[in-house]
Amino acid sequence: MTDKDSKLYNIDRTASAGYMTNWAARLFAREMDRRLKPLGLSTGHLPMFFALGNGGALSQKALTEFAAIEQPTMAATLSRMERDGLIHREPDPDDGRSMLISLTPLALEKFPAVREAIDMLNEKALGALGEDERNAFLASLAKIVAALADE
Amino acid sequence: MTDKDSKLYNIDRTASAGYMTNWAARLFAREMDRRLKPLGLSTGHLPMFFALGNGGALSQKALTEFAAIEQPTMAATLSRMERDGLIHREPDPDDGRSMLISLTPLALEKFPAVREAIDMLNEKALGALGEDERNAFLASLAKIVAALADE
DNA sequence: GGAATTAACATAGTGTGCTATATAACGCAT
DNA sequence: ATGCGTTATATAGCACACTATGTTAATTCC
Repeated sequence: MTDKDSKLYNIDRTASAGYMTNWAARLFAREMDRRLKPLGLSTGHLPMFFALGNGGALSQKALTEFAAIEQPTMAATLSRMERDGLIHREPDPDDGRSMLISLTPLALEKFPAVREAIDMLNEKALGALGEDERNAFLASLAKIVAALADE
Repeated sequence: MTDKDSKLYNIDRTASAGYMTNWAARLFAREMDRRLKPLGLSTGHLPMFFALGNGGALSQKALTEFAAIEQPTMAATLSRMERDGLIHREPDPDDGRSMLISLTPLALEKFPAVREAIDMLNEKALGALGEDERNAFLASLAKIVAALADE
């Protein structure tokens, strides 16, 4: 392989938004899982806390759209959460196909600790960013999500 | 639950850098996997293309540090890549514990298509961001990675 | 030089994501 | 009212991330 070819087969990964976003997300998830583990929780549970933390109930379908994951992923996560006593599933009286999901008291009482873990980790991650930079970062993420979510 | 409690148990996930980063990363990975699948590749292979695309060889240990994943994750990914004929493993003559890993010709010939997939997807994701905003986004990500990577 | 520690890699088990496909209830249209 | 397409959920199988632990080679320390 010549030098020219070698240069051709070279990419600076730090210039790839996708690579860097994945990297940051892995670090976020790794650290968040470590902080949630003592609570008996993990990162996959977070969308349910966001969506059902007010004590309400939603169908699996609605949760799937809210979390923006595929349906079988949601079904598996809910099965584990039910196994661990974190959610309650009951048949929707208006639709025989649908299940209504709500957080159990056990899960609801963990909510303040979950929020603290989220806030502490975000603070650790964003410590080197100023107020304006944080807002710009979140705004960019929102644009990226919007651009990739259309289908 | 009173209204006050309800408000207490509420978080705006779009204001959480960790949540939004995870969301964007899932969308990136989902779309990248769809584009890499016809090539017989997937997102987990990308660090090896970045690190070994010049035709060189590195130990599993060095690859693990480069990719910033845990050692068993790297071992499993390399096993799949070896199974699929994408990498070659040979014993390090200088260290009986170590294996030297390199991309096979089959993998190297896919390199241009990999780079195109990366570039196209980044362009799709960042389409709504201006030049300055893209640079700021990448700079913020680098700071976040640095803040979370220290251990 | 031999014992103990360290380092590199492998294996086991689990969680969370994906695709593909099956099952059962709903709803519309004839 | 029935038959058929659509919708909600479940299941199977895989990739890739993690932790915990085992194995073997190298290194360090008397």
